[in-house]
Amino acid sequence: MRPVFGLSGIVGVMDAVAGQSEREARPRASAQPRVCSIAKTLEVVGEKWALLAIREVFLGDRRFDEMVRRIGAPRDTLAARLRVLVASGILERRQYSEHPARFEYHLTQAGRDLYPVILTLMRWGDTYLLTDGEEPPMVLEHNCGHRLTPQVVCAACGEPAVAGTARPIRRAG
Amino acid sequence: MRPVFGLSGIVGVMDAVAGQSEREARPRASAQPRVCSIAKTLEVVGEKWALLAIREVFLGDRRFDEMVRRIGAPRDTLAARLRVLVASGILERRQYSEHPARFEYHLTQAGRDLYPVILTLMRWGDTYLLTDGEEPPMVLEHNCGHRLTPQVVCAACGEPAVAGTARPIRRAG
DNA sequence: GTTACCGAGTCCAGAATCTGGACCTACTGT
DNA sequence: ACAGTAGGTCCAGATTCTGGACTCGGTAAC
Repeated sequence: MRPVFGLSGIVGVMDAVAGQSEREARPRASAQPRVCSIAKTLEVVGEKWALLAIREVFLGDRRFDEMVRRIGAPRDTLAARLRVLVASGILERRQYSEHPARFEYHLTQAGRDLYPVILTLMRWGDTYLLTDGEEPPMVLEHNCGHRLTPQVVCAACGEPAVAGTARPIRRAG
Repeated sequence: MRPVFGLSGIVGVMDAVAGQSEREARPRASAQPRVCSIAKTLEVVGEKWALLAIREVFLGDRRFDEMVRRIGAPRDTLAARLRVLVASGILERRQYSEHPARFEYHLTQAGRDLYPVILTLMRWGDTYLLTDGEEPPMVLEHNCGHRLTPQVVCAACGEPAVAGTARPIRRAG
């Protein structure tokens, strides 16, 4: 069990300042690894099989054996992932039977909020990973009655947030 | 170099049919691993550091050494990731100097289309991984002038596509 | 009541990956 | 001549993943 929110190796930003010159393997030039929410998120859900476990729960498969089958992950690995996801507050392990003890996994709000991540991954795969005229292996229907084509927009103006339409803001500090 | 689009282990769907009974380690009950674009996508960009490499290119760091520093990945691993990303058509390796030969990495259209994935991961991290009143480590400004809060909507109706607002469509076949 | 099966894991050894250095090859700058 | 930059490669040791086999508790079928 590694510390989930350990974020080891992600160090402070304010460096680049002092020009001290101790020798290191490679004398770091100007930057430390970025502190960034993408990296932090991937530390929690970026391990192999983690997002597929979450996908399964979204699809209603909440039980260990069924997940093993539908994901195709080694059971040992899946067990480890589920432990991390529960520890991170993404899944909740709920007992649905004693004698024998049986459990199922449910999404917490944090878990439910990973839906957009799942959707954007799916959309990209549908766009770039299908051969010739192959149909997407899974199609979702939105509440509005249309087939769901997930799109990322700016919540403020509603326009699509595609590459090139946004820039990092330089901040003081 | 593993075959990127190998998708090994992801087998056909039409099973569940025949009830043959050869003995296997665990006599498969009713399902094979799902064929799914999420899984396929993760096979390409789901390895450790891959999405961070893509993040770097989005942020304008296109060169190997700079990426190593800003990502914090072992150079060996990063080199391997970049090779895969180039082979998958997500990045393009472009020479910007001969004598000495120097290269930089650019996003292809497929790469640019991973922006939504990056944004949703970032948003989730900003929401769930900051301690107390900590400020997000990176803030983006959208073309519209507002701070970008990425939101996933249904392209058809414009309403947010959050958990519970969509269901898989059962398809013939 | 014995055999079969399910569910939810654990245990294990071998295979595959990751990791942090060190090292290499070409230059350029001083 | 020497340091530094750039873009890697090489390597051995540490970590992870992997596919089976196996467990434990219980139910269902013969």
